[in-house]
Amino acid sequence: MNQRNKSGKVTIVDVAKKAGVSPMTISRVVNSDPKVKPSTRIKVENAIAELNYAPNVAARALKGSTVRRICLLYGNPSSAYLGELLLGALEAASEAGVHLVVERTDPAINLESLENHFESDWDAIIVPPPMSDLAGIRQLVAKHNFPAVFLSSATIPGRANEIRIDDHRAAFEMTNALISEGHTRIGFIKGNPNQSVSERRLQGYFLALTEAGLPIDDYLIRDGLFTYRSGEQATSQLMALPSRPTAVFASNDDMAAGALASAARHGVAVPTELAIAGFDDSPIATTIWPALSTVRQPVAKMAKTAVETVLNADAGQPPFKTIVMPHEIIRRGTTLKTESTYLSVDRPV
Amino acid sequence: MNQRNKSGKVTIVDVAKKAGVSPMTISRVVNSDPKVKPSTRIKVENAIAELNYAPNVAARALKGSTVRRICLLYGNPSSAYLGELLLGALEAASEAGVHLVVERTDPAINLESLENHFESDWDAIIVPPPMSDLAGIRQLVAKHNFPAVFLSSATIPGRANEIRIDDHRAAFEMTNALISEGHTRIGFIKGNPNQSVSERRLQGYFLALTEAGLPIDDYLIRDGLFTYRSGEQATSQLMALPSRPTAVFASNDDMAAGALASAARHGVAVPTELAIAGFDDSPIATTIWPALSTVRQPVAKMAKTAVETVLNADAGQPPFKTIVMPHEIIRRGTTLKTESTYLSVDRPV
DNA sequence: AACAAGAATGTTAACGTTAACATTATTCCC
DNA sequence: GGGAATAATGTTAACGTTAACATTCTTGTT
Repeated sequence: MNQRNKSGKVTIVDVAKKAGVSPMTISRVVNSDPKVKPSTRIKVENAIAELNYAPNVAARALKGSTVRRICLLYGNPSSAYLGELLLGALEAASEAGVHLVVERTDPAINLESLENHFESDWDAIIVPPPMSDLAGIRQLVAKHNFPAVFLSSATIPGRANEIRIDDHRAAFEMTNALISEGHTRIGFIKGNPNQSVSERRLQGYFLALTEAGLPIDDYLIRDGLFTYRSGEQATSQLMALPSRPTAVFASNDDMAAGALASAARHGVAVPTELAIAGFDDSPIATTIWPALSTVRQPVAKMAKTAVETVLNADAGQPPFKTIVMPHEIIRRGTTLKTESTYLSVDRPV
Repeated sequence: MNQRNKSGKVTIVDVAKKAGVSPMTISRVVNSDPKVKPSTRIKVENAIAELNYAPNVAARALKGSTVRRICLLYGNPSSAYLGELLLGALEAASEAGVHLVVERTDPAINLESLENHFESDWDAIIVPPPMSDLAGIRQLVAKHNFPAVFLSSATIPGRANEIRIDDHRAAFEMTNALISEGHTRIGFIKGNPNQSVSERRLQGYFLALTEAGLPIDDYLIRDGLFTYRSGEQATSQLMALPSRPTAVFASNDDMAAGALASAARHGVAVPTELAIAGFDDSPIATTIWPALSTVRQPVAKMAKTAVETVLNADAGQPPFKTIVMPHEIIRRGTTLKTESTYLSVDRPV
């Protein structure tokens, strides 16, 4: 009547019988213990394949019974970031047989309630931006020696586990890409000053300009808050300039989308009269048209790595890890592509 | 050295000792078995509170060993939908001590590979749009009597478990909201014809027009594909009309955002010269400026309900359930608000 | 007061896996 | 070729929970 139980119930014992060995040997093969005779390993692997055996995560988790619940803090249910974040975290959690608990907070966070969870409900915590830049959380974590990983936060080397991309280099590369397409007047829209990545991205822009021997023009650098509206307003100011820039690099995609809207309002054609670049490759980047050239962070992979890191027995103790993951410059419709520059940009110096 | 183990390791046995009863009694209290003497229940509850005991999901799952892995199909990692979907599903899965497995597919789906998973890897499946409108998946599910829930798909009453909102009524109400603000020429941008909600939303628009005694003008109804670009193009056509509409109702938010872009390009002010309404309340609705008036689906709650439904022992057998969840008309900047209409729209007839 | 009937609680065993220890097979060397 | 050393496999018990059955405690009845 219900065939799924029958098939789902293949256990390590079934495989052991089939292969003519003990359950323990199966366990060893599954966990790639080196001291299994090759011939035995093959026998077992065949049996596993034939029966379509998959280890029972619950039983594994029960046996190990160390870390069980990992908390992922999030700020906004409709955040562009959230889907990918959850996807990656979920994959790692599932593989490890650990439960993922998601907890909503906002920057006006109630630290006390978090502290209570530390004591009882969670065994580790993952903190994505913008919360990862909040001093309060970092102190709390340090005070409890609580296993934690911070995503894309300020670099305090060795003070906590961190996973991020090299924002400085990414901004440098994207600016370079614009320069190598012939732009010399490139506007920049800064991010919210309360997030540390904002400064890092700005510095990358500076470096590229300097290396290319281009002037740094204060008029071309505008404040932003990572919001669409702030990007739109900043771009309007740029469009009103006597000699306006031929390209705008916004510190995130929402602002870049705002820049595109502003360009439309001013009757400026994109990308021919104005090139636009963003940062993050969030959903809006591929929703709008033309699609945004942007910097892609491997968000899912970062989340996955975060879970794996935090699962480590002594994630709460020094030495802490800082993991820098590879980013990718993505060139779409808001930027001109020319064959000659294409290669040099994909693999910058 | 590591205080989390200490606190995390409170087991049912510890509680039993503390309360002076057997572990079984604790289990009964935790699972609200009615045959526990009230006085005992209180004793146990106190002990639980004092020790901060929380049941070990792994052990539970291991013991129960019925449904263990629920698959959530998804189409696009950067989908606006995904974050909320995962959030809701995760909550329900966590409560039930069940593992959530997410599997990427696209409409050009490989049905055979799915079928293999049925046999072994999953115990139930949740299918959100756009996959939920694919005939192939429905047949596959039916053939295996596989426990499944389809989200926002075509209504085939009683043929499968369905969870959706009343798209027809929601579109009706949103159109009504526009009408009660004084609009009489309301453009409509249709959704992709391969998704059944497109037709339902169009019909709701028709009904509102008809009930209000307004003419249905073919010129005001334009094809769309649920993409930003198609919304932008459709709106451009509407803007080029000799007597253009004063409002546009797009079948989803991406197209409404495209409509906004088109309005900007044509120098049409929003919302004063043109009101715009969308559907879904996806992230883009609150990213752009002015923010979109739209119809909110309780996506997280729908996903949660889906997990709970599919967990039901005989979810794979008839009778199948169809659950209609409440939607919400959300009025933001792309639509004019006037005190007089506000109330009548929040609670339409 | 004695006892049946039911309510409340306790005992046992099992879910699937693996760490730790125990046993058996193989290899190597003088 | 005998025995030590090492490699390969097996056995046992335990992780925390609960279903099924067993036992004890209440209650109401005659």
